[in-house]
Amino acid sequence: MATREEKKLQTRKALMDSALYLVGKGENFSNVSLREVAKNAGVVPTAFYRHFRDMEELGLSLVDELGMMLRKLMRSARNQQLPVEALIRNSVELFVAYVSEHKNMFMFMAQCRTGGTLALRNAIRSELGYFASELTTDIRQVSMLPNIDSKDLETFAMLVITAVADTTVEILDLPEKSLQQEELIEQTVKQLRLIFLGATLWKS
Amino acid sequence: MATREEKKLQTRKALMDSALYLVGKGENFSNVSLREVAKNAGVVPTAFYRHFRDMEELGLSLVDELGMMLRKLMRSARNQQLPVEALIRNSVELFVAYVSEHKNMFMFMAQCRTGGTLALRNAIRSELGYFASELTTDIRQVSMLPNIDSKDLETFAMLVITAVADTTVEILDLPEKSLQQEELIEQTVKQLRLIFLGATLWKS
DNA sequence: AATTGCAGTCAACACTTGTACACATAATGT
DNA sequence: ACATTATGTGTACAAGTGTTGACTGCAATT
Repeated sequence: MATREEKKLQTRKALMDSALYLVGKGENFSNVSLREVAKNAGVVPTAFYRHFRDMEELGLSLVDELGMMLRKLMRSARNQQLPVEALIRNSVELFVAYVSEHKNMFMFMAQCRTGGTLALRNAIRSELGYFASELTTDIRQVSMLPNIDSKDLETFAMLVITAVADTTVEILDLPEKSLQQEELIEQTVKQLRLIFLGATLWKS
Repeated sequence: MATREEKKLQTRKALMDSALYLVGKGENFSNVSLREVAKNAGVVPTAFYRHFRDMEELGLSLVDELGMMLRKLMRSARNQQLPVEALIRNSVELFVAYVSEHKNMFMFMAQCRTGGTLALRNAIRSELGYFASELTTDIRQVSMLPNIDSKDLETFAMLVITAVADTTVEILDLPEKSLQQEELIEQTVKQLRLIFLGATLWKS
């Protein structure tokens, strides 16, 4: 942490982590104050401005980070040659594990997708849209569901994503590894199976 | 408005409407202050306490109102003897029209479902759950999808609801009757058709 | 080795926030 | 007709908010 640039990036990260921490603590991101964030990051309020114009800009940076995480998640889910059934369960469990490891970030995502500023909402939407289109090309490449054109496929991918994203908050609200959580996961798996069942018979 | 009780209910409603108005204006419900609400309702801040302990309690009352609206919506969608295809489109369009008529309320719902207090989130969840189970018994009564047991059917009903609820914010963000909005609606219809296609072939 | 530039500090400001308390006033119960 | 009671008013306060401007110290440039 000798060089200045490193040090700057370090406190920048501290600020972002601080915001996430507060969201994880139960606060709503749009309610989190600049001062709280600064204090929690061990920095004076005015130092905040050296890194972000305001909380929204910090939020947008968090969305970027979220995007990176999603792509990383996708990479680790890829290239698993499995039957559809197992693939769904596997993906969901992988997702759930990933969410548990990054609770704060996903709480942030869930909150801002519907509750943030317009700019924030749009940023997250486009990130999820990007995720959907990656999912689409992935399915294309495995030449699964060849009877669906790309546009429809993307629509369905979006359905999958919203179904999963929606459950996320609910999962986070339940005690980890609890029976209720398991049930919820089971339910989500079932929903995805339904979607794929429909997809195999869809003709564009 | 002679009697005292009426007058009280009146300003109570004014407070609730005021909160909804502010949400519709773009504010996040969890960011709306007691004072703002009071001022906008044409009442002094301390008068607020005569009706609600705090903003959360007001929020919970709004959820109750939401519940009533959903039930009303459901009633008007019921008893339409139509083929599945037409029924889906019909229901979605009815829902969209209903949302447009009550933008603020649905904005509130979407926000609090993921962004509110834990109590608020749970309240909305149970309201949507109730909606799902009504939808389930409706489908049962028409003896559609007889090969699905009630538990699975409710799971799928929940998928339908989250799919629609999710699109709601996005719809509200777009200019009314715009091309993009129409596209989004078309996309939602397609998603529901996929779900029903899957459901007709599902065996519990 | 001297100079510059920038991350972070400190103090201060004008506001908004939730809430407490004493008070007014008009509908209500007697 | 009178006393009561509950809705709404007014004032006040402590705490927290975003943002300002002048400052300090040290890494980077020269």
